[in-house]
Amino acid sequence: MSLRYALLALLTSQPLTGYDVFKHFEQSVGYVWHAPDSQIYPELRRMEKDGLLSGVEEPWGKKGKKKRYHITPEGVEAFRAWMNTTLDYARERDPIHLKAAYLEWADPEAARAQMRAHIAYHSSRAQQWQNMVAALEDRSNPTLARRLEAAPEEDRAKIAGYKIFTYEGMIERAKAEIEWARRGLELIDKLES
Amino acid sequence: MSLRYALLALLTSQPLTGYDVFKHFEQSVGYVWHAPDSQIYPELRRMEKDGLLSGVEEPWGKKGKKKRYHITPEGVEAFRAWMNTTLDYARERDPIHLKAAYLEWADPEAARAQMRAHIAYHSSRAQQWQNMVAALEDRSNPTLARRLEAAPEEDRAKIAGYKIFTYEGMIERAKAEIEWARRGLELIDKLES
DNA sequence: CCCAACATGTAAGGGGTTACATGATTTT
DNA sequence: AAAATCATGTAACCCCTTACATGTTGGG
Repeated sequence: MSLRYALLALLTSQPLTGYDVFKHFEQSVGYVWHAPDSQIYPELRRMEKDGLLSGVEEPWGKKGKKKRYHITPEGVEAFRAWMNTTLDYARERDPIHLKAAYLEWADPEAARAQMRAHIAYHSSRAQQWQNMVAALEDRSNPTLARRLEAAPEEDRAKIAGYKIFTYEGMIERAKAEIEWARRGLELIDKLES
Repeated sequence: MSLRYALLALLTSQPLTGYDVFKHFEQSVGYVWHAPDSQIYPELRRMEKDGLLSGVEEPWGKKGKKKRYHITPEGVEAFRAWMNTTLDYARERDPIHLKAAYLEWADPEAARAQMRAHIAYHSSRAQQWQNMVAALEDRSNPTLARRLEAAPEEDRAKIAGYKIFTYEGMIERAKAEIEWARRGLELIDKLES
């Protein structure tokens, strides 16, 4: 159900067409909650039906048209209510740790390849988040800039601060994963003669 | 699709009835891949149909009966093949970080409650894993003990070593989450006057 | 004129959650 | 006799993935 709230979060800063939602999503909230366009379009329609968004049709060129979604007061309220509710936690479901627990079944080279892939994946993610933090810190991130413009002065430190805090957390998590996989490589060397 | 491999992993150590699978699952592989009984029973039947398991009916009391599932050579092969395949990574989908990024929308007390819940959840998880590591290290974990008995001497260090490695990774991840949430609490104090 | 970007979908299937459902057996 | 445990399911629903599908517009 979080997709809905991810979309509301995005639309609190400005009204967007479905396509714009998808594009902006990928560059902002999609870093913490991925969704493909095939999921976004129908969800926007459902949210309109549920009164959280109102869609306004606009002409696009001669024949085309597009629909711009505005968040409604009910949408804002639903988002705020979600933000004030403590999440409950999904039980563990983690394929890499499942695999790691039974690594004696893999060929040593396959085991090493898995650990290297883990390092590569999390390094790349960490790099992206690092770039995001830099863009948030120097206010060059366009979504943030637009949000800050519209916000009263006293809220600006919060808006930027919480986002930086979020991505820093993800960077540290990625670093922990990298460190773990490095130890995994050492362990494989030690155990597989 | 990982549930199937989690079940194969469990059944490589011994044949089990559906109910036993569920109980053992909760105490071992379920720590990294949770599944409810309503998912396990049908999956076992599908795996039997697919030739990965063979089920043997046994009487249980006067009228009752139960089915004990044995892993087949095809099941072993399927598990080994999965272990030798590099996983591909699911895109980020993380409700707590989604929420953290927009924490300016929450009431300060709700924001603090969320961070405290995060700390409580991960502390409890870390504690469980810590117990698991201890039970693996002193070989008092029954599932491990049974597995070690059946395994040739030269494999025993691997079997225990990889499991300890796995849970240690999860403990460190939990500690990183706790540390992050602590910083979150400080940030809330700083930003919400 | 072509191509990239803009715009919006449908449809099938997989995996998982939650709730409901039933009955036998063993233990207290 | 009651309660806990053993035993095994079904059914509805939700969310997400993957693949397919179609047409428009603006820029080079």
